[in-house]
Amino acid sequence: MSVVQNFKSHLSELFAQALRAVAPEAGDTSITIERPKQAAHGDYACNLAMQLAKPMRKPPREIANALIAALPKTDFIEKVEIAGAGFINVFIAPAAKQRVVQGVLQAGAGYGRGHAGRGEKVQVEFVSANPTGPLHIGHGRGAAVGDCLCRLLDASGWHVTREFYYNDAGQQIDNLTRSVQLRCKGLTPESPEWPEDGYRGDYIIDVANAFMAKETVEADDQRYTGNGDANDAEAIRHFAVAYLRREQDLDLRAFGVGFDVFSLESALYTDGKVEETVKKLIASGHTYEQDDALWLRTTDFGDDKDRVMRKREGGYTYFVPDVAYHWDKWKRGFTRVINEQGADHHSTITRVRAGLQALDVGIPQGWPDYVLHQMVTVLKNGEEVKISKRAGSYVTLRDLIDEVGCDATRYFLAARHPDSQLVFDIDLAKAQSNDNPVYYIQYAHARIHAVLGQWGGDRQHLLLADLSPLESDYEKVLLQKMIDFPQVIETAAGDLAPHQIAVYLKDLAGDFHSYYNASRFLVEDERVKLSRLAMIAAVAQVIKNGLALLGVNAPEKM
RNA sequence: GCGCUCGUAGCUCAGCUGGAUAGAGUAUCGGUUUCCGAAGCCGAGGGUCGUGGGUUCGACUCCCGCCGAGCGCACCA
Repeated sequence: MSVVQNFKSHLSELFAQALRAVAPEAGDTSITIERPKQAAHGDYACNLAMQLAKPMRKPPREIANALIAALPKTDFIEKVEIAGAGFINVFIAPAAKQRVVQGVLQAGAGYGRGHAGRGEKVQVEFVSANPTGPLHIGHGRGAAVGDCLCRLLDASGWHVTREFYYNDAGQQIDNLTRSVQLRCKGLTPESPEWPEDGYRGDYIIDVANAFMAKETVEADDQRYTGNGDANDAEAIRHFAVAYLRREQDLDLRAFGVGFDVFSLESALYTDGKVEETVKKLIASGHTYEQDDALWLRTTDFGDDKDRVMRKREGGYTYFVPDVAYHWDKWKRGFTRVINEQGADHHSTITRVRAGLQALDVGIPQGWPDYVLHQMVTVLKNGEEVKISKRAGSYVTLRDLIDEVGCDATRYFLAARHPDSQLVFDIDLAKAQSNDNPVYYIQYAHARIHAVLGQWGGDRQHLLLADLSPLESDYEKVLLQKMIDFPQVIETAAGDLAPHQIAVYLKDLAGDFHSYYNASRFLVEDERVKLSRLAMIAAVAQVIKNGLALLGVNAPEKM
């Protein structure tokens, strides 16, 4: 029996050969191999005959017969059938499917990994919250989706750099500084002197107290000591930024999320990158002066109106450092960049891309990629919790992790298509009931380890198990499900859609639970016993690998 | 008004990039344990895939119109 791990791509190749033999003139027809929904339709299906019916002006079933006759012989195919309007249904030989068990057990944590990325660099920028307050549930979705994307891309053979960008110098930081300073002087938001756009959350008091106590704060990317001088706005600004960055780092760490690089907006100015960008844009001829302001003709690149670069009063608009930042990413050698951000920022996409095109430095159109997640609605006690950052009334990521747990929070936030709005029902998620799909998956994993523990044998023996007894319908389903896993990773990474992993895991866990209830494992017949134990050990491994892609634990007991 | 995203079972959501009879969970109802973990399993009911056209062998999927929801439309970030 030949060793074929990827039936889908292998079949695609075989049908391509058949196509060249039957219809050489249609050699460029794309070949799609799909998994039929019904078992009666085989393990894989090909619709090539129907695609060729029109150009060849022949009935699809006739073409299908010719294709099958021309299909190279191979021992992993058990039989091939024509069905329906002209589908070619392929049935894989049981022995070929059974091999996946050994494949999984041998590869272990590496099972499912692919090489689509060919080791190339990709940068994923996500969260990128400004240090003006704790992370809220919206950032949490960004963190979960972004982190899972990184794990998926890594599993697909990309060399991933995780980056966090923040603004440490703009208007919002000025507001923050003023708010902390007023708190240092003992004023409260109730006082008439409190600015309209000041920050009112209680955490501002903590920052002020720490500053007055001359504490030293250490974030992942910086460290600063307060000097206790309530009149030193510059010191307060540095301290507040470092303090809130540290708080965010603690939350992110509790969420299992880390970064390789932190980038500051202020550095783009001090390094001269903003100036360089402006000069380049002027030199490329896409700017003009009007009403004492400098404009970029973004309408040349698909924007619906031109954008101001330098304001009448002198400063640059925010999108200039944005362009400078992304140009810098390009210069750092990231031919692929993915920005994960909230959909409320979608209007910046056109502008940033237009600015990059206007630079005229060879950046391709449509660079960089974006993954936008829609808003999260929070439900508590059956009512929607309104988010108001300045008033300080909102659900923090820390609250969620404490109440719901890291695993369930990650799963809930990553298990939905990013394009869909997400309703996060806190009472439901923290109920720890069977409503919670993450427990359903983890339970399958724990159950398997309970059985393996009772067996108590050496797991290495399972590698050598004779797998031929695995031919029940339950077992066929599980074998095929595990065979699908590498393909699921590749598709999810290609679509930048981590939720596909969550969906797959739920299905896999369900298939296992059905199998478990219909079967016994610790049976008398040694050959049958070892084959079944090898099978479920492999299932446990795939569940573990899949959960790892979501950053969720796979406990052996719960 | 313009742009982006969404609309699938009572509720929360999938739907493999155009395939065969649209699927899970939950909720409701009915079964299931002297036996490896019942946080489980088996079954039933529940649908005009928002709506009207179009494209073709074939549409939840692609195109156009309309209805509805969210988010954006600054010389704010």
